[in-house]
Amino acid sequence: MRASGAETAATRSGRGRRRTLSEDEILDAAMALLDEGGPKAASIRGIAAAVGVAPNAVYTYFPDKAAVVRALIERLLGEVNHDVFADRAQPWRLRLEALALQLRQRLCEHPGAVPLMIGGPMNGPHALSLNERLLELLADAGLDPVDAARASYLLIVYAFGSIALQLADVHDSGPAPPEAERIAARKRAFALAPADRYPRAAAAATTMAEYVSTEQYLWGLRRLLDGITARADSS
Amino acid sequence: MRASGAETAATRSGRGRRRTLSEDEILDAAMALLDEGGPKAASIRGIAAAVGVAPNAVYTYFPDKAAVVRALIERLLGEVNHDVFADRAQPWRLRLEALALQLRQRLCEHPGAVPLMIGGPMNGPHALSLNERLLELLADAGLDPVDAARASYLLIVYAFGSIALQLADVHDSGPAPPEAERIAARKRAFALAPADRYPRAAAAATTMAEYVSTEQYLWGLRRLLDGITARADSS
DNA sequence: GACTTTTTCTGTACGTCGTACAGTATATGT
DNA sequence: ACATATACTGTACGACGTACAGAAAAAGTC
Repeated sequence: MRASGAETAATRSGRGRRRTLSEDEILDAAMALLDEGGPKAASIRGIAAAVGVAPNAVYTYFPDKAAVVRALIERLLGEVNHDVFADRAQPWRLRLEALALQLRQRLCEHPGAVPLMIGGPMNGPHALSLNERLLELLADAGLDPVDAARASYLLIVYAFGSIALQLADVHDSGPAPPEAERIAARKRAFALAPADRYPRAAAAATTMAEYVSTEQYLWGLRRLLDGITARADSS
Repeated sequence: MRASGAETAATRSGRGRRRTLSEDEILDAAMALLDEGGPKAASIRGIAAAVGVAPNAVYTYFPDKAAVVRALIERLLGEVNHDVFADRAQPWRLRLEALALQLRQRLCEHPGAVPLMIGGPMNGPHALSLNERLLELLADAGLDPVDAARASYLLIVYAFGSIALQLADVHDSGPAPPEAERIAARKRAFALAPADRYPRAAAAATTMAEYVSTEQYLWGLRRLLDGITARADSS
């Protein structure tokens, strides 16, 4: 079902006991736990219990927990569809937006993955490939990719994850904080303004996707691109 | 030395044994551990050892670890100087930049605090006060603060922390990863491009402040504000 | 078939974490 | 002197990541 096989391809010499699992089964379980219980729930012991093996059996598939996390993020990044923004015939602004939306999509689907991404560098092939694409894209746009443009773009794409995370309230929670309290926390989290002053902010933020909506996200990105374009035109 | 007294003002009825510490001493130790060893080093047991008490003695001052973390972040945010950007006589762009630079400054000084901020909602008085200021500021700028402008601004301020964190490599490291490896990790982290293609990116990134420099940071912010301004003028 | 070899699993254990509980030390009130 | 209230220490529990030793299951060799 999945293409990637984590980071080690495995020798598979044919001799020895058969594995009862696959890397992807472990990652599936890890992602499920991550989605419903946050990073704290995605423990080695929890994953092992979910797939029905002893905790240390996981170490047959991954050398340590960090490797599981890396593979998880890699697989997530591997799911982004390159077709849209890789087409160099398209205008660069559209392609940048497409890439940003793809990334946003992944973060929305798995907000619990955000702290994992932030918690360590992403060196996997998919991460690097996406970065290559971004550099190409910025070069096509006539911008110096190593300078500020790339940083700003990443800034805005990335930060959405941070904010989204706060709103989703998945950081460290136990099994399932009562929904009412989660909503209250969400309201406090970034809504910050007294409800009577800015009622729309405090009111209906039920999902992170709603709070920083696709429209808001794209709006900010477009204003940034506006500024970049204007600067590029005038110079 | 410090103004704030964490979150509980303490009853101090006069009766009973005298405390050997203050909340601020604990937070000082926590911050020191955080700065040099990352979030992993800022453990309750580590903090207690640093201030010379038994681990559970900390619970006299803070109800649990989350409270320590919250207080730590609050104190950090309390250090931002409001004078610059609170002056409503100044043009709003300058004020926005001043605020952004203040926040960037805190994140630069304590990169280890970034995952803590991301790991949970920030509800403290200082956090809320800063948000109030931002809302005022955006209102002064004639923007609807609950809409996209605020989100975008926060996005860019916030995300710097995420990127910076990766470059600083403070996430989870043990006592002190050898400097050579830290630099190598930093190069891989976000530099991402083959060194021969974009040599400047892969080369001299020694500190996070250098990698996303103040200039780059401000550049991105200004392009965003350019875009916002242009949109506001034309509508 | 029996036997060796290779790989994957389980059992157990160590050190770490946050923190609950029970006691002890030290201060103020009476 | 004594009760009382507060701050500490000792100890312990459960959960974590994971190292080590063995048992279980497959394949290759005779």
